[in-house]
Amino acid sequence: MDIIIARFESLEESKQHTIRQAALEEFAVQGYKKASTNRIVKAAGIGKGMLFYYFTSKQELYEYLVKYSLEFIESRYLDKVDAGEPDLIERLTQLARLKMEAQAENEEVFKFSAVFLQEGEAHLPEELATRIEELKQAGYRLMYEGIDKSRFRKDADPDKVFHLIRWSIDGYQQELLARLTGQKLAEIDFAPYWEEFYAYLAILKKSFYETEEESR
Amino acid sequence: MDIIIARFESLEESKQHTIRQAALEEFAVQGYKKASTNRIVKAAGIGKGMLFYYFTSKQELYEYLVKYSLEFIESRYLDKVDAGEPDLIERLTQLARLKMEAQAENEEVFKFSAVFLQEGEAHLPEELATRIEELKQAGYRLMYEGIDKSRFRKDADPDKVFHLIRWSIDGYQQELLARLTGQKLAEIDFAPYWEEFYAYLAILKKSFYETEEESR
DNA sequence: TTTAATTTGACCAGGGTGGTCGAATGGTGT
DNA sequence: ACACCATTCGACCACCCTGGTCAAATTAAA
Repeated sequence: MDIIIARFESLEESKQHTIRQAALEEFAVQGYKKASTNRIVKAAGIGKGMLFYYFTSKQELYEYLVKYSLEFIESRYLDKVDAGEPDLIERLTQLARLKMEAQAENEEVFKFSAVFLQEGEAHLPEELATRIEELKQAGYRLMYEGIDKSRFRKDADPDKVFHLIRWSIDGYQQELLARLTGQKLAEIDFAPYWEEFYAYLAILKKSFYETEEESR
Repeated sequence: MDIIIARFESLEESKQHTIRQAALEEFAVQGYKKASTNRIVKAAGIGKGMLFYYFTSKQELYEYLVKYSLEFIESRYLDKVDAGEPDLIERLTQLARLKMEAQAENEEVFKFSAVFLQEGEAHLPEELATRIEELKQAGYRLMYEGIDKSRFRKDADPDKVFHLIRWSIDGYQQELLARLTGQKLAEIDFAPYWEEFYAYLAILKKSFYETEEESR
């Protein structure tokens, strides 16, 4: 469609990648308004003019990145989730694992998405706004829909147990991410962390699920 | 000591308060570098000149706010905690309640403290830097020290149970705060939320503590 | 060689920055 | 009435950074 943006898309992939990552990071850290095109071109190692040769304006660059991120998150993360899994812990484990993998593949996309997902800093064209809304809802459904709460212990409100399990797993993820700041996700061997994670899950099952022996 | 800052401190409290809150909020949302003295004076309803009549520079203003926040958090929050309470849930409940109360008293201080606690945006004089470090450690101790982990169920690693309980309670707090965004904390009736909170705690106790009947 | 597609960075007007300062105001003591 | 000093203001300063432009240089294609 646009003649201008087509110029960018016909670049060799590695160059596209460099520019995209520089821009993603800048917008992720600074938000739309405070992001600086000067810093982007410097980080990307291109002249100022090129950015406006590839994109007509800062706004168009931003919209391109939103579109790119939406497609990335959908194809590399959400589409891979098995929404048929009825067991909460199984489901959350899957979500955690797939998210980790996608994040290791492109960390900046996720940092950037955190920005545009909850802050309407730049008013986007309607089409993008609705796609963002759809992504939010898809994420919500993957987390909340089709979970079999009858597996939880019967002497407690299943909705509350549901939340407690979710918060626990979120808590582990957050703390792990905090422990790992500064390192490149892609270069980390996650095996020992998964082991630790599964130990936590075992406790959660023992504590919050109906025990099998109980049927005795 | 400083003649200049004494001018500020001899202002009537309500005026100090207005200026302080305006500055706290600006630094909280923008960080040191991007915070604008122009916006501060506009929000505080004073002329530009006055800010530099009370404080010699932006830096000195920032340091004053750090000092003020440290004292606030210590006296209105940390000092009130009973560090002798050995029961984890009791202790965390206490921390949650006292923090809520202090936060309702001055929300901006806590938002601002989140900024200076983990980002050394402005290099502070050594004295302040160490006081910040002490505050961090005091908070850490209140959360981790002197907890009786023998109350947890015996068939699971007590350190892991400890973390799971902490993450659960943090999770509830975070979600509550998210649910309440936009409202003035001071104007909220927290009674129903505390009730809900205690329902969660009951489940945590049932699930993670050694049951009394077990001694039968 | 001619023509067209890339690439650059100096440059632009506009806006925001922390900080200054001369002037105006108000209060106090005499 | 006067002088004196603390307080208050906002126009103003020099500087920096902004998104975006463009003439000129370079490279590629014809």
